[in-house]
Amino acid sequence: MKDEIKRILEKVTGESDFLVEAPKEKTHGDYSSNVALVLSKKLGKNPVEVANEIIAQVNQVLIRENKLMIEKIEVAGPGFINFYLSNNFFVEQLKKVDKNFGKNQSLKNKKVIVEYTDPNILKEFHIGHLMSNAIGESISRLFEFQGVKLKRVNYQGDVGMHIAKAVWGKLRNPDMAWAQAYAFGANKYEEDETAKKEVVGINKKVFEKSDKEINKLYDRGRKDSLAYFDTIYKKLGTDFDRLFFESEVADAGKKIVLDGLGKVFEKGEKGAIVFKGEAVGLHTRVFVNSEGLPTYEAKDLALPELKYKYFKYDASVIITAHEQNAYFDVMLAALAKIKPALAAKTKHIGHGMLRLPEGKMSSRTGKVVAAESLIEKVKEMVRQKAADKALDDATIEMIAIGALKYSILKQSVGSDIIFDFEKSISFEGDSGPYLQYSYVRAVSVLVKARAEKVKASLKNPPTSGVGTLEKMMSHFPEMVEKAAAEYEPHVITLYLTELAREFNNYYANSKIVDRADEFSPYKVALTQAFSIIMKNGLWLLGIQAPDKM
RNA sequence: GCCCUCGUAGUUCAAUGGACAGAACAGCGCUCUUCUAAGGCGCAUAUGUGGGUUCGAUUCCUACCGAGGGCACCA
Repeated sequence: MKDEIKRILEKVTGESDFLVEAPKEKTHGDYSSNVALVLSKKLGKNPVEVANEIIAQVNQVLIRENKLMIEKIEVAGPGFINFYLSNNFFVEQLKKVDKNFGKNQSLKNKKVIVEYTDPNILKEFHIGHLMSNAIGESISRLFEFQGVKLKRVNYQGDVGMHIAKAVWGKLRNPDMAWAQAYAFGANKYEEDETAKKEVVGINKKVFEKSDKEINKLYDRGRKDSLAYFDTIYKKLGTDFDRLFFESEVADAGKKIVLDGLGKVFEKGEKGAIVFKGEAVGLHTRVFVNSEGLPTYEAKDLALPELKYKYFKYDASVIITAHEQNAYFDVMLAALAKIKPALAAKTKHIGHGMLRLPEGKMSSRTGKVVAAESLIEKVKEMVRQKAADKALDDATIEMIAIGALKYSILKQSVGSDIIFDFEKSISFEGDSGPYLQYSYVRAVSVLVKARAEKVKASLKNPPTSGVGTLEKMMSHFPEMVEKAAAEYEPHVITLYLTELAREFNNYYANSKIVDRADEFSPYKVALTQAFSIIMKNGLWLLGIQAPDKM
């Protein structure tokens, strides 16, 4: 309906740069447009006058096109045009609510590849990875709701200096866990010149696979790391289609840089090969270091082609923390000179950083919160809270993961989260469990309706007309579009929270299942529609909907 | 030093240049012999500072103050 109104207004005014939206304030109609304000500026006329002229023309179109769903159009405030829809429109919308409600075909059959999470083997999988995963998974699902063919991929560091530091640490402390060995090696690398040289040597050996003992140690560590990551992905509900590794693109990356030497790249200090980004307002970065090894930069140049070989994508989305924004600008500027077509299809999304109250996390200093231990801690809290409810472990985990994901997805993607356990993980108010609880309530009402043999039906809506709940539910598809267009899952989070609030209010103030009430079938149908929308919405956030809690 | 983000209630977060700046937590007061009170209802509190552009600025420009990130061989 929103698009319909916009179309008519465009037709009438010849203008397209204006908005139609559902106003926050209920007294401002069901949809509102600022078209008269935009137009009056151009014409130098009074906005209210312009609005009235537009309305007169819109009315003619409506009569001609037989659009009777619009009941009333008004000018309000400085010149907004407010549209009021008929009750019948909302009831018709409710009839469309099924498990596909909210989906559209705007990107039908487009191929999109989304890279996210990106942990490095032999290092801690920490809550920063949890954040990347939650955001990446939700953005992927938003794409899927638009009809996209999508591949989820994960690009993981399995060669490079961090591996050398971890291996060096492990050689000296065989009993240490890898994450600790890494921290140990990373610190010694900073403090101790000899250690630094040895680490550099190991880096070369890992890269060239020239040392048997190191190969064996490395292979086992790699296998263990990946198996461990898999258990976490399973908990989080992500199923990657393909894992990419730095070792797959190291040689190709180096070759690209060497081939581009003198054209795209040049020699820098100590024989390193660099890309001078200053020409395009960026900075210089090293692509092949003075040891002749490709850096992350070089590897990232080869990755797009490997991805493309795997899946002929129309768009490639890469999701990382925003501390890499400037890095990606430079890398993509270099890529644009080498593979312009692929560079044009690539989009980097920098999400906020998860910081601890005491400062930035660092796996080098060991000042990190491991994802696994956080999940366990939250599960324990859920267990305590639900001590009297006898929930199974799967449900407890659903609630815990829901609480975690909600806390990440409730704010805009780009903003940092200062992760304070007590404050960040909530079960009340704005929270994952709040949404899940509302869903569970609806489900239990539906169970009761079945038991009492009250069948859902929209045939007999209450004579008082439709309420806010119906109106809000009709907006779900628009919210999906908005969230997807902006790459912002929090649009969904906010919407679902408001919807849940409205449903809970409705639930508290009316008896839904009541054989003596002639409107009970309608109320049950409303509850059913709510449960479906909530479930679909939670799916978009990557949060599961339990049947009881 | 240079570049990029960002400063909204006590706290954590919302708000394409628009109609009274929305929630939640914490606080105070109500509310379970209706289908799960992890709920519902009510009260109170906010745009860092100074200029500018505009009919209209939390949003755009500018200066200042403050926070975070990045800036050559890490990823």
